[in-house]
Amino acid sequence: MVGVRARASILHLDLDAFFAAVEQRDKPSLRGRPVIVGGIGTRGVVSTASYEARAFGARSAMPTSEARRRCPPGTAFLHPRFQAYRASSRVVMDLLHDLSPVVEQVSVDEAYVDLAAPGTHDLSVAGVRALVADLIDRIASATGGLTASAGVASSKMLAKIGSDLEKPHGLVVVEPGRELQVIEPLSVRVLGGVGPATAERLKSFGVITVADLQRMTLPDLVSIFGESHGHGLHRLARAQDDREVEVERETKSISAEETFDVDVPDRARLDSELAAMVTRVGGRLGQSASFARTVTIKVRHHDFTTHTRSATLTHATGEQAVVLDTARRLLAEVDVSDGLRLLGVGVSGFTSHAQDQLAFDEVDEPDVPATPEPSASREPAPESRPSAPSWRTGHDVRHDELGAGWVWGAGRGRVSVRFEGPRTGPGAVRTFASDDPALHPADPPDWRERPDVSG
DNA sequence: TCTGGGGTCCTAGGACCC
DNA sequence: TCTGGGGTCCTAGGACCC
Repeated sequence: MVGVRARASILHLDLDAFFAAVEQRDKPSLRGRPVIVGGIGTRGVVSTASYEARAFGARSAMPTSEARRRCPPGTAFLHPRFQAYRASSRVVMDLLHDLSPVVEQVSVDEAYVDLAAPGTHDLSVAGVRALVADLIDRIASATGGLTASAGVASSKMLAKIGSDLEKPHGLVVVEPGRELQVIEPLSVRVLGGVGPATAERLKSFGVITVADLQRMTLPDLVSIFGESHGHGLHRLARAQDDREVEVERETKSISAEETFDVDVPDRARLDSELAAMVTRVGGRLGQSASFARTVTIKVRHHDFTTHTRSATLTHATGEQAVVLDTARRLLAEVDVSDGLRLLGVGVSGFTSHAQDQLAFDEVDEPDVPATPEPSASREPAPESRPSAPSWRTGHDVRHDELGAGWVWGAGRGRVSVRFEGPRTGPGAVRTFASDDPALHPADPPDWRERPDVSG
């Protein structure tokens, strides 16, 4: 079969009802009872329902109010304790790394493992079954009794489907060559990328199962679902999946959002919520040591209509002040008179090093024409950009008599520092210069202030 | 008291460039 | 002057996943 391994060497592991299981483990009185973990406010949704709660119809992503109606008195409704979940997750991921260096963690409770990578495992069906059965036992004893389900197959797709087949505490090894037999009778919903909307569209063509989907031609699928999704469906229906287990995945965006208990029309309140979210996003951006060019806000109205507004900066920034200013400008364009149900902010378009030079120019050299030549209005190619030391803008570099200072812009042996202190007032920019372009601005003795260009 | 929060990927149209 | 493509960037929205 095209693009599929000859042996069942990809493991997909999934922890059963993970959040609820951790709660039941840590609080014996919850064992055997229905447990719902998720948002417990008026507008909350269920993150995880224990199997006891599922018996009453509670499900992930269901509004908590609906779960309250379905579940009997005595059901526990709990806020998530992410720290506890992360701790158990680490224990499990460590056990996976004992099997292979190639582990792709998909989420806190789910991972793929390439069992072929070490070259030492017995990859016969009986061999992997014994290996993974032992793994599941070790997970239970290392985590105080958490159960996991696993699928092992010749592809990620079949491994994931396999891990779902006998949940909870199930282990399915899909024998190579039997992939199609496994998937053909199943609903198209088991295929990755087939959600409610796609399933509904397919149903209108009489397609319910994977076998039905196989009967649709590639041109038809492409004309209905577009180039990418159409080809994807055609492949997945035939169990063609050659995706590798990827160890490291690059972060593409960082965001925070909040649904309010009641819709908020008050601009002052929205502004303070926005600032708080920018602080969270900016903090994580700082930890990632990268810089973002695009700022996006998200709003949701009382009727659940949702809109995003984004702006791409000419230069990547790591500064919360810049992100906040941009987000405020975008929010100012939104009509909030009916109140917002949700407000969010995110950053994307990351670059790994600062494009500080041009930001520096804006702050440090106000005599630069405000409207440059048309030819200069486009972003210069990266090669033509003046080299700049990769000092982190927003980086905390100075605490002196001026107050606390953060790098605002830097380049060509100079660094501008934005201060906020008793002597400077908020937002004042001072520029320091050095003959040594590599010198770090946190070494004050070698920097001389240049009052001529101070802002 | 229907509908969280954090992500990824894709599409489509318009601007702009060659 | 009219008529074109292709490619890339930006923006907005939608589907999907856990």
